[in-house]
Amino acid sequence: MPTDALATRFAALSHPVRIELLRHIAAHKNCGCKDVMAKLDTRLAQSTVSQHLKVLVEAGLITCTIEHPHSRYNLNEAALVGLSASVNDLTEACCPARCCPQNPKD
Amino acid sequence: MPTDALATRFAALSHPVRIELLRHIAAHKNCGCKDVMAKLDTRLAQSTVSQHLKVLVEAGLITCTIEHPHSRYNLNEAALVGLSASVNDLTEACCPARCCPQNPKD
DNA sequence: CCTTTTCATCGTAAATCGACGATGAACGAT
DNA sequence: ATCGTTCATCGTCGATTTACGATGAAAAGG
Repeated sequence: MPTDALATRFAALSHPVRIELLRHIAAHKNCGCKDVMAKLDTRLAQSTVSQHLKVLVEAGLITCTIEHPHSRYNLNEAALVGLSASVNDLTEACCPARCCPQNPKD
Repeated sequence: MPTDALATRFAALSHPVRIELLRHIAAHKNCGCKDVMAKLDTRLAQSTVSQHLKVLVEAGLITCTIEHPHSRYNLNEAALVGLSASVNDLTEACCPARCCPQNPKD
């Protein structure tokens, strides 16, 4: 995954409200904007929630299918699994010890 | 992990430069600000790199130990493993199907 | 003491984000 | 045709982020 796309996904997760939205969507399939708005502990305007959902959709973390008069949001599980793996990869990336400046050259 | 702390960690990862920094720190233990600055593809001022490193430290993703005249940065592997797990948890959180509005009530 | 190296902090300017209310689109129901 | 519901989009404003150069601290070496 290219670095910029990765950054976009993390940016989508970088707001507490969006994390809550994601959790709710994970737990409740096919929920709509109004459903999810009602469950938030911090009360926000509908337009604000819609914006947050849009950020999550554009980052590819959730999907939206319109089903009038509702928008049905669902988790993109593959994206989240991939993201989790990308984070995990960072912990296994160390090169052989001698290439690290244990004894700096300066 | 509380939602706000989680958001802070994701925010630290939400910038491409910081992802690159993290990757380099993961691959090269004990590197300093100047080391890591030289490896970036986008050339940035030293003060800017120092700021980015500070964000990563404050999010708990890396550690900094001063060893004059260097600052030695290292990965906080536990934090990254935990973060990876937090992302993964989202994909396993679905409630029983009947609680989801497959057939919306209104 | 003076210099050098490495790095952090400060102030600032441009850009982006987060929240809101207002508005309007889409479509089912009356 | 007119509502009523759900939702997205727009414009705006304050707050935050990102980048920079300038400055200064800390210690080692001359």
